[in-house]
Amino acid sequence: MADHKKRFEAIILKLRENGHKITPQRMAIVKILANSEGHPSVETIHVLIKKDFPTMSLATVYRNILLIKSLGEALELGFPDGSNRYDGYRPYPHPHVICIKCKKIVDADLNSLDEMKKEVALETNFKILNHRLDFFGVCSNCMTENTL
Amino acid sequence: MADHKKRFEAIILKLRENGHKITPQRMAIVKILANSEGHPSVETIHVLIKKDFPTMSLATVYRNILLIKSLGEALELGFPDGSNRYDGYRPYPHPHVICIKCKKIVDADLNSLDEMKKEVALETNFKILNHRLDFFGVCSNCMTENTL
DNA sequence: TGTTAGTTGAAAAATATTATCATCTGAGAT
DNA sequence: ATCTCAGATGATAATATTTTTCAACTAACA
Repeated sequence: MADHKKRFEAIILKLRENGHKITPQRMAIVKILANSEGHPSVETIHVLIKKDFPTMSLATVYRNILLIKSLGEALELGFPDGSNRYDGYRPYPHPHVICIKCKKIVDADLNSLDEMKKEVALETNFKILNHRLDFFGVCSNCMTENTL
Repeated sequence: MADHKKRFEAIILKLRENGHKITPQRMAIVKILANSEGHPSVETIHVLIKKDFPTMSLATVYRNILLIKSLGEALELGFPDGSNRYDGYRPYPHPHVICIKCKKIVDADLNSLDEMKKEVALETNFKILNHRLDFFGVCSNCMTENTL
């Protein structure tokens, strides 16, 4: 879990380098993003931080996520139902596996993606810059719980 | 383009089978979805249909898309910026290639996806049911236009 | 034609995100 | 350590998007 601490430091540094102040609220948000346990939503982040900062405004959460996103230090995962989830631990595109029951989001690794990108570029004549890959399913926990 | 007509018939049939009435407004919406030229948004569909039905309500577009989606006859593509685009021509998950300049969305085929799905299932212990794969880039048109 | 359950249009309500603005504060200069 | 001020915050208003409500309408079947 030292990795999460490193990510925290890296994001803070990036903020400093770009002339942004390091406020306690901002640090709290960065901390959660750097950890990205289960890939939190804005609401989740807001609720978590309210424990320590009862006056934390939702607007501040939105503002900081927007900022950190614009610095390329967080990945936004938007879903058709309008929900957005964030990953500040691995801010570059990578596959996600999403449990449709408990909404947990897990990272996955796939080495065949680069080849796929080339294949698509060839097929469509696009210059491919970015991608997003999600798998939806049921995690082992929810499967054994066997709730109907 | 006969394929698009077939899709239109198939969606209409599915609606009938499930006890839904076939209204002119509904037909107009299904027609656009079945064609899915560039993968239209709700707004696009609404504007297009207003030419023939000046009183067409946005709510009706939303309602029908929701219905057709729930019957599994349209694929919804949500994006982080909140925009949603629809594909009624190929309602099953398949890769899309999206131009970040002109917002055009093109279909792609990849045979390696099934293998990938197995790989992910093994790695994460999920039961994979569904997926979504988007590539973002610049299409050949926008590339030659060379707008800065 | 008549009946009725499902559909529509218009507007209100609910959601989610962004903008506004007065107040406050982190961080560099003194 | 204190001063100064650009940038940040919190509360609220404004926007934007989607859903709900409800009276009026109509497709489908008898």
